[in-house]
Amino acid sequence: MKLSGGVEWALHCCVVLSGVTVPVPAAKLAEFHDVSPTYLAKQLQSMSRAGLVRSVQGQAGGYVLTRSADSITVLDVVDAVDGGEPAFHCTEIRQRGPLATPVEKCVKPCAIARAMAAADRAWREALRASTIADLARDVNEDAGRDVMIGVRGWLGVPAGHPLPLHATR
Amino acid sequence: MKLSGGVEWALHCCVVLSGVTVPVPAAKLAEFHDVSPTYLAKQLQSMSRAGLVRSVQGQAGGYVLTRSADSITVLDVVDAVDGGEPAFHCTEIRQRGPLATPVEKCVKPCAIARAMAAADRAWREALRASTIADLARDVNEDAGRDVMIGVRGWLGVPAGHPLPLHATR
DNA sequence: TCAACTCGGATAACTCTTGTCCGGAATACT
DNA sequence: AGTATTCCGGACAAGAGTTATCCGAGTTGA
Repeated sequence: MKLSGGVEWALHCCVVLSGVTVPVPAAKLAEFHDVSPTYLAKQLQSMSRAGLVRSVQGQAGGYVLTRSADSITVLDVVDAVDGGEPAFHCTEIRQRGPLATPVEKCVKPCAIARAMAAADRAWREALRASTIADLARDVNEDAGRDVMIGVRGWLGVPAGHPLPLHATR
Repeated sequence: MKLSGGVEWALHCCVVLSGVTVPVPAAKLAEFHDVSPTYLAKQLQSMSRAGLVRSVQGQAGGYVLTRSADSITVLDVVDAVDGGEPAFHCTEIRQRGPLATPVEKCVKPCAIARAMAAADRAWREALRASTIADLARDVNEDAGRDVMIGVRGWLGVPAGHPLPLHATR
């Protein structure tokens, strides 16, 4: 039972992106978090494919969230980076061996698969309950201040800038 | 996010073992489920180490459940075979990079780790809710009959035999 | 038009899981 | 007592999946 390590990086990136509205290059995100730039690019591409972030090419390009931070759940990010497949895959052992159950009898998943699926649902439901906006709020509460101010400053985005919001497409 | 494949085998074995009270050899369990005997032995050893099953050596030896089937949860088996480590491991990204949070400020887990831990708790709680006895009951309901009768027959355990229950230690 | 910068997919190195094998110790039956 | 059966632990090879890297395609801004 192990989750892809890139999930942690991707979530941190989402929190950062939730605090800005201009594209942020992958290289900057990597430097900010002190992680491998090329590998982080892979995670961002996965998120782009999943439609969570939009990639803006060219000079001054980078990644932007496609929706508001409170409409992106942690589950969305986990599914995008780690793949949405359930942790348990039933190999239909009941259909094998000397006392195999005939295929026509196997109309619904076996009891073991049902138990594992229920746990998987509980896990996903818990992840769906948290949004990127929730994480950003918690980070601020933990620090006791608005950390995004410092983030914007380091990224070179003028803090008081009202941000254009021009359609990127 | 992937669970060890041996978990499925181990759970099926537990259901079978819940229907008998005499030791069942690993080779028989492997043949019954049509899986690799040597690899299944590894899973059974893990369960033995975790104290879920007791191993009886020598001729007429094998594996027996150490407790009643309704006091062994699915979580117990998953932890024994897959290892009890949580799926998400926080690498403390907040302590890295140019805007790193100082160590003395990191008194509690970061917001991302908390969200993942909550999901992990939900998952484990769901697995804890199902016992081996529940699984065996569901298997019978699915089949519409007591499958353990056939299992005991194939294993060579006389169905009506009242079983000795002599102390194995 | 040109140059600089960005993402995107294909490609290699690596770790971990999966799966196998063998010698040693313990137990029951002959 | 001897033999056959069984579990246990470790070492070992193969395979999949993850981690990490590079270079080309496309876009922007001047």
